[in-house]
Amino acid sequence: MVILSKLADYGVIIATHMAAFPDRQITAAALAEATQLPQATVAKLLKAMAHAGLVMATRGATGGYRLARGAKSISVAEVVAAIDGDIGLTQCSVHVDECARTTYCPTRPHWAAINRAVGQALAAVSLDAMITPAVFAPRTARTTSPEADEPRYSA
Amino acid sequence: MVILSKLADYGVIIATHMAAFPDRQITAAALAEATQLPQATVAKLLKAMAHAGLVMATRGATGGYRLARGAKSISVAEVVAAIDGDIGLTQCSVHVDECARTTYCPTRPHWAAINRAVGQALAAVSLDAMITPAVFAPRTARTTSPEADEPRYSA
DNA sequence: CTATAACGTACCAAATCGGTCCGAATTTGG
DNA sequence: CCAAATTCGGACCGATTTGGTACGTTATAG
Repeated sequence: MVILSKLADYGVIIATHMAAFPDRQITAAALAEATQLPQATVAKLLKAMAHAGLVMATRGATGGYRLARGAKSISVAEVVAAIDGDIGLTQCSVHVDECARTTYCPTRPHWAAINRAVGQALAAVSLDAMITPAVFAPRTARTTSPEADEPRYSA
Repeated sequence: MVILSKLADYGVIIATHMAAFPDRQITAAALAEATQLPQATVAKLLKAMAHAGLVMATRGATGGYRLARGAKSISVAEVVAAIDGDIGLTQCSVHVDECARTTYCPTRPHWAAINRAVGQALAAVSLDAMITPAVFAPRTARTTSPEADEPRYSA
């Protein structure tokens, strides 16, 4: 399964590109050209990010977009949330009726804990960090499960 | 955005229910009844889990399903992976062509790091842990961001 | 006043997801 | 040995969501 939607992925790419060239205003069209993404989609994403206060927009001729804050103070989580909405693991509130009756569903707090961990994983990385070359987090890779590096999709 | 698909959520519910009554064989129909989920869907999920080796199936009359291993040695990540496929954040290999040319896309290792963190968050919780009442992980909640506890969906 | 560029909304197409069904294989019980 | 029960493994379809587009409006620069 893929966690981030394609749009969110695009959003991070766009934001990262802007972070790479700070204090330079760039139009949606130019950004689409630079990232090789469909122009209309880029405009849509920029709009969403502007709505979330991540980027500043200047209208009219010679207008364009710019990061609203420094690249260090914008996290990947914010970009994703601006596009896909807030991050949540499950919508387990759907079937609580009977499930709650039989076992009282004690899983809820655990879901919340996992949720928090995921959110922090995304919040821990800033746009600035995304454009720094390598870093290579040491010995976090688990040799027992080969799927960690290369994402695979539901067969 | 919701990370886990509804199916994966169901799968965890089913697996958790089986973990609550270990070494008792149960048919797909009975499981559907107990969890109040559509019967055909439960059968499908059980099938997927059996394929992944998480549950053992016994055919024929008086057949049914049973956890293949102890509830402590099965993680939520495994259940999710059995249903939704392996967990990956992005499919960023789609647009690498031009993106790689302009900035060499140094974001990849960072994605991998985030990916690993998410995977571990899911792998850290076993089915056994899911059925233990509360635990309440202490002071992990961030008071600054109110979205952490209650999952919200894309508006 | 005109050209440019963001804004907002509405809209369409397509892919994926959630869910159903049916036939085949297998085991228990009579 | 036969019949009922139950999983297995496909194919299959409908509907929600997602990805992407288009158009008209607003605002700024020259």
